[in-house]
Amino acid sequence: MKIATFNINGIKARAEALPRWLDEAQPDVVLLQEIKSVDENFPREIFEERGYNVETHGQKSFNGVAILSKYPLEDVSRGLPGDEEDEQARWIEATVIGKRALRICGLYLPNGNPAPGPKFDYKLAWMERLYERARDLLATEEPALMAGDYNIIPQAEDAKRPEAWREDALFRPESRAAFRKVLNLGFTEAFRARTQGPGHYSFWDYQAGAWNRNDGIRIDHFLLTPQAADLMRDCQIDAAVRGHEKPSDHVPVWVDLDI
DNA sequence: ATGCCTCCCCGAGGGAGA
Repeated sequence: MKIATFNINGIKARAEALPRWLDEAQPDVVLLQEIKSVDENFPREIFEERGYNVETHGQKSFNGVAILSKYPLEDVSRGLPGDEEDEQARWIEATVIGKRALRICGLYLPNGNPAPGPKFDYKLAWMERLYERARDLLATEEPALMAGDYNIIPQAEDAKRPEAWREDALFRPESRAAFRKVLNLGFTEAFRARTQGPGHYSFWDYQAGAWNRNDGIRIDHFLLTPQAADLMRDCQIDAAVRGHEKPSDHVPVWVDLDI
């Protein structure tokens, strides 16, 4: 089962590029972030005519996450637990019914800039809630994963110019520590389990020719429970997608699980 | 790089992103 995560930076803006990528990459399941659309306006037909089940958790203008799946989806849940007041659409989870059941969580973690400040506080508070959900997920001892735009550069090697990100909410010590704290519960960071070394990125800014200079950062991640990690056959970043027509600033990252 | 694009809102130009 090929499962991808992709921050598309607006479903309306990606209404042509996204189906083109689906047709060529043929993922079974896709976790989308930044759909920037309310549920009623999400163009589900584009995906349903390709055989995908569609579940969305949208909001007007900002954020918004969705799941596309060629397999049945059960027990869909919207919103990260832990704060009833949180209005931002950044979390959706469901069970995919393949050979075995797989719990998948799609997330769009807050950016957090400028730091320090209220947006950075919101990011760290959100990550505490993520920690709680992650712990419960591990306790099931079932194959499960949390994937999406984490807005975290885990290590210096995950940025072309780490010094430029030193004070940024994506790379500040507090952000990276909060990410490590989740990882250290016992998750496998899928990409780093298979590929070492610098030069692997999932985001390139639209500005200043960042893509042409390969001035990127790796901020889109898959975290696998041990039961899911045991099933991993592959994990790749579809970097070439950044060079396609009218691209998102992020590219897809995917895992292949034997499930 | 406290922003050189691109997205959203809409129907001007500001907020947000990373």
